[in-house]
Amino acid sequence: MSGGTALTELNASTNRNTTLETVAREAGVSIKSVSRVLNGEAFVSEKMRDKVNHAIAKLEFKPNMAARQLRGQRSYSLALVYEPPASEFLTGVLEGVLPECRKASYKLLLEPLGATESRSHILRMIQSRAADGYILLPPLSEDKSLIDAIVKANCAVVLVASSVDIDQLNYPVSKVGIDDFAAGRSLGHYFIERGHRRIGYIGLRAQHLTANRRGEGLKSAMQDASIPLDNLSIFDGTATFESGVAAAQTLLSKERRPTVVFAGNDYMAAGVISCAVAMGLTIPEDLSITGFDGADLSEMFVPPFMTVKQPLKEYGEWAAKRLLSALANPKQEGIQDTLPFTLIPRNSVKNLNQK
Amino acid sequence: MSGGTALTELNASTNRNTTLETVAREAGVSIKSVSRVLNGEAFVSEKMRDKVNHAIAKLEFKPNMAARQLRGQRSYSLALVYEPPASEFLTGVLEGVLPECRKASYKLLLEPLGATESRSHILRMIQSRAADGYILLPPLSEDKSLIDAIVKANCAVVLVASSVDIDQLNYPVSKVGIDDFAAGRSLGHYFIERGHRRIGYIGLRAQHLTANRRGEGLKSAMQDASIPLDNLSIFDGTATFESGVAAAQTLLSKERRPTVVFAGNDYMAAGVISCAVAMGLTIPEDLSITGFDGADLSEMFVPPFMTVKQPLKEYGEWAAKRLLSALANPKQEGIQDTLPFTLIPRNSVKNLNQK
DNA sequence: TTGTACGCGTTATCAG
DNA sequence: CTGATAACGCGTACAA
Repeated sequence: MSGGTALTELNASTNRNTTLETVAREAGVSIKSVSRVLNGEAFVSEKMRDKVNHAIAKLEFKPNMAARQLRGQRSYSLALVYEPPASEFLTGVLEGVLPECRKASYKLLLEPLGATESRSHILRMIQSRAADGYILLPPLSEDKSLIDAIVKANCAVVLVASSVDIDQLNYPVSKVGIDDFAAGRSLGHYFIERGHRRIGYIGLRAQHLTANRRGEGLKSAMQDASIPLDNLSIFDGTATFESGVAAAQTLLSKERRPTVVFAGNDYMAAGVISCAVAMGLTIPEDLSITGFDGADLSEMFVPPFMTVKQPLKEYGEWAAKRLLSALANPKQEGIQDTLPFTLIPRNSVKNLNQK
Repeated sequence: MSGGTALTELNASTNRNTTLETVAREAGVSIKSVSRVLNGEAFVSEKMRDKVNHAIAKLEFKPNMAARQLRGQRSYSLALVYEPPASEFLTGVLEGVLPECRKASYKLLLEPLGATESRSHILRMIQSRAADGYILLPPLSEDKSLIDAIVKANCAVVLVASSVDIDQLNYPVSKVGIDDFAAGRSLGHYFIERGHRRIGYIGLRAQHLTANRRGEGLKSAMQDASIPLDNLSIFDGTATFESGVAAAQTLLSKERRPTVVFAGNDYMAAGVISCAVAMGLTIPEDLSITGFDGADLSEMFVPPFMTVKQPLKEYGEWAAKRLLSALANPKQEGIQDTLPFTLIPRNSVKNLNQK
């Protein structure tokens, strides 16, 4: 007898195949009513809602996603497309995306897409509707052909840190980022206020247009201070430590080398520091340096270096929320949002005014 | 007429709802036969196989995963469980897991599980069969209660870098890692050969038992060289940069401070260096330092520091392959594999014998 | 406001 | 060796 009870409890707790029908029986209503309550549909009486919710809670019922997918022709998953190798940028965004997906019972698909890799795989995945919505990280968020393919497949997209003008696209594409021009300008003013006049700028690769905007902002700050643009040396990197080293090698061996270098991301800034130290320079006595993104690296480094923090987690959160809401109620217009960046001053930038 | 052709081609290329039935019709066979060929079942004639494969290729047919899941009661996905924040350890493993999943048409679910976070979510997910197999990263790979829950739900598990003795578990659990004892020993010998006699060791938290094995290996090397164990200072960190700083603060202010510090991972090593430099010490003149894991960080740092590379990508590959094969043919025994580690000597460890 | 019957694309059972 | 048919669990159309 007590054995029977135990067994019942066991069955209840191991919610093996608890289905709509189980719940319906428990609540003494029809399957469809349970479905209605579950999906928050209108035209359901309070009483019904209560009964059903009670049964759901009691049985610890969780809807079967596979059945939903099959029936609804949706995958209930988002895809995060990034260019490997995985960096702190990716993991930062993930911190925002994952909780939102979890809340909405959506899955997240990670889709690394190498710069030189064939795109046939991702195109097939898009066409096969493996995901309902896509988040594109830079530099992929600049890739019009990719965006095109996704939109053509009738899926939602959010561009992260992209310079693509979504108003010109007649598609419902959304995007989130910071004001790169302003960030570059702030940094420029920061340098200039501290007496710097010769500035080096190492951008990301050419496709990475948001980084170019930062360069424009920097120029604008220099113009404000009537500093001739000859004093600006521009290089292109590829977002890696190695490219930071390479750029620094040329940049720092110039006759009149810059007093401060603004690197397009924190990995490149680390590369510049490595190179500078190898050349016998001291940071910040002989050279000031700033990175970008706000990676933990910048804080752990010796010396810790100045950087501009992009709200990565917030990007992820915004993107996931946006996608989810667009999926929940389609035919929304594309929107864009500009989130605040944060200058993180550190001693890697010397104040030349103070002796 | 040409319009008709174009339309047909269009329909064929946009493999909208190409289903088993479409393929069956194209090949002039039954649905079930197509299914048989697809799943590589036995008792299918050559001719049939050819016909079907031809049709599949022509229509670019891809099976509908949702339907498979529903029918087969499997999720066709693996879960990667890790303790946030995401580190280079995670992304390294991902590089191995993702390609394997892609090859097998499996999805990967990322499951961050904070140390203090409630486990109800992950337990529910396990019970609801959201994944067919689980990969546990350290320190979660030591968590017997978690392993237990997964096994009880009849799912496959692979433990990465775990000290759990899978033979004592009477479960089909597999694991992969390096020989931590040997790694600690190699490092010990490396230090001793270069004249170091006072050694500091910063382990990971107590639960992280593989790290403890490294400490044992270190001791063993010291005993080989008849160095009294008093010369060893042991601290526990928590795998973070901050804990590296904290440990270093005590360790380096000792009267007879160590000549070399072995930190349990690269982030902690960075913390030790920061602290040492802040105290006015020079690396490696005043203090030698080694990390563990082989994170890119160790190479980018100034100065780059010695580390021991764990084959992270290979861990991921091994784990995914193992899981996939265990799922393909169940009731396999748990196995374990020890992969080679690599000492990466760098100038952060000084040779005290020279000069 | 609630319930019934059907179909989403597969795989499994069983008969041919 | 091959084919018809049922079921997996849910949402949609429609009737009540």
